[in-house]
Amino acid sequence: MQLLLIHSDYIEYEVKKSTPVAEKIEDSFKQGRLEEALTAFIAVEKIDESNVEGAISKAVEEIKSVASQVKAENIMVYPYAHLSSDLSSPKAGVTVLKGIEEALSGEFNVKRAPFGWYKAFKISCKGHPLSELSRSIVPDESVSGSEPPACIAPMKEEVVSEALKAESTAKSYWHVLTPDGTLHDAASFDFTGHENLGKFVDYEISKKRAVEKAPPHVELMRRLEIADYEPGSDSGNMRYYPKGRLMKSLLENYVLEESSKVGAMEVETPIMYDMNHPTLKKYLDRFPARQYSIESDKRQLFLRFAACFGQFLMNHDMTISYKNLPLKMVEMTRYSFRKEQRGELVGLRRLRAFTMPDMHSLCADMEQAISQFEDQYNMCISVLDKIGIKLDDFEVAIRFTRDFYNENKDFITNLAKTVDKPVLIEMWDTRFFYFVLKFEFNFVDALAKASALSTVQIDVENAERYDINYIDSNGNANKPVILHCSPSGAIERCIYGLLEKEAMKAEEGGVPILPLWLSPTQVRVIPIADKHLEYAIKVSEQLNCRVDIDDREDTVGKKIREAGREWVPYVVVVGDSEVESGTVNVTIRAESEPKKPLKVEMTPEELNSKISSEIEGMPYKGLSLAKMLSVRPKFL
RNA sequence: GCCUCGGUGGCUUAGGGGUAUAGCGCGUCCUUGGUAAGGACGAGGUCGUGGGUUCAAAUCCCACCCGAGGCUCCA
Repeated sequence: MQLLLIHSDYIEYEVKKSTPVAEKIEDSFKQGRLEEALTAFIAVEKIDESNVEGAISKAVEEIKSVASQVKAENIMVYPYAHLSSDLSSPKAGVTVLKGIEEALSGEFNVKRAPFGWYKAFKISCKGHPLSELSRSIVPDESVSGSEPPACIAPMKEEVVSEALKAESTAKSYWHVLTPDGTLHDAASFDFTGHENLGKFVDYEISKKRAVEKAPPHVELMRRLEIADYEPGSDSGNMRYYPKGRLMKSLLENYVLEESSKVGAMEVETPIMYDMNHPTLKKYLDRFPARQYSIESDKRQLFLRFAACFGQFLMNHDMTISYKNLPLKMVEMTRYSFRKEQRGELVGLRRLRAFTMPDMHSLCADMEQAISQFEDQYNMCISVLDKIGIKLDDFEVAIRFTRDFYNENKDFITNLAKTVDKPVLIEMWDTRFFYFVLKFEFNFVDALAKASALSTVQIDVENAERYDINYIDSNGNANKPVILHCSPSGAIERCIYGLLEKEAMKAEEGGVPILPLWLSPTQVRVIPIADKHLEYAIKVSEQLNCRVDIDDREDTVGKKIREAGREWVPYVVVVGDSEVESGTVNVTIRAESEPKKPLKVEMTPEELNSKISSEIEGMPYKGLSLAKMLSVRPKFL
């Protein structure tokens, strides 16, 4: 059945002429009008005849749901054959329409327009977004209505271009793959011992949401002076305070360094592109309209939502030999823009402007691509680990086409073996997107919402679209297979993950802390009295890290408390006895428990080497704020 | 776009027809300190904007703007 629902100021009709299939009607039925009505234009189709009752109840359910959303009390049931080219018999049509009318009339004021007549009608559509909706309804196969298997759910991604719409009957097959290589049905898998994966699968398949409050990182990002909403911009465009900028900068540098280690060349490409560029236009057609667009002079431009455009356009112009493969380029896109739905924007979890490391690898063939995929899979695990998001903190999703799986079963199984835990599998019968295989690492937050961090995809489409070629050993031009990789996922989302993780830890009675290399202040020195300030400065100069000094006019107790609220990993208190002995008294946050700080007496040299060994190999930057707390402004 | 909630000194907020709380922060002073908030005093607000009702509106009503959450939609 096809439904077209229009929320209207009024609808009125008048019969003109009967058709051969016209129902017999009374004169009073020959015209009708309803104010403030939801009009349901309905075409009953052949398929509805297999289960008339089911078709009616589904349609009624749809109409009721829309009516309650738009708060309509009047409903016009209007037969409209032109919505379908596969109509049911007139008899079934009338039965269904009458059935719908009857089922609705309990709760609503319902009118039905006569079936089988040519009618003149006038309608005034309200024009708000919910005022025009179309629905296709297919009744369950039998009257008993066996439920479809729970593991078959509609596709998650939105597919909007005309070409793809035709394939929208496609299904996702959900499974859980265990490290032993067994593919379980996701619906019946026992998640005992893998509760986090259970939450993730639940989130992915059923889209269940039980969220009624802001996630905990929102308060933390503000209290720690990392980031904040910026009312002067569009939603999802944040401001970052010095501490947040420092953290982002370190994360960005780290991911770039790791990319460089695997041979990626860092490049920079524009953030806006011509919407009518022939190649880009085709690409845009395959994506939902989630980009910002801007008009400049007479041109329509859009803001990039990834670095693909710039890098592919660059690849197109390059001369590439098979000897250069795999050829890797990386860009830290500050920013990538996506005009996400308003309700999806919360804190740092999902933004409209975000920093995305985007690496692309051109590979000679599928074999090389698969080998690279595996390397990058491992790289992503290691990158997240160093950032502070461990294997236990995320869940793996692997998505592919059935063909790809059948040809590469061992390879896929190995991916599950590598992480040594069950992973979520989404499989499609045919390929809809540009990739045949992808994985993501998904962080599940304190409110059981999942969001993707690292990802790698094998792209078999864009080399063709962008006309990217390499010359093989025979001198012939070939299309490479392209890998898309974001080793960490969005930088802001990594911060979100860390904050959510620590919030969960605090909830369970732990002491929240950031990884030392990311802590805006690594050591805070607190002099007991003014006369100890000189010694405090001397100590700070012996430490080769981000060390600040709380020289404000406050009590020691209060300064300690504030250092704790800022999650400072090492708090050093110096007074007479330390000056005397030349030592420092260090509170080590990472080894403390609530109300039970771990305090250790050591020399500045010992503290320095302890810290150096902990942050070895990670990027370093100096303080992003004044060393002396007395001259620091407050941001909040 | 729709629904819900909200907008009161820099921040968080109480109140609610008679121009207004409190805490933090900020400033000055006292205190020169030993591990989760020392004390006193002070400055700072036309209560989001515009209209309406009223002798009187921050408070009630209407419209609008902005924010948060939810819903929904999108070639």
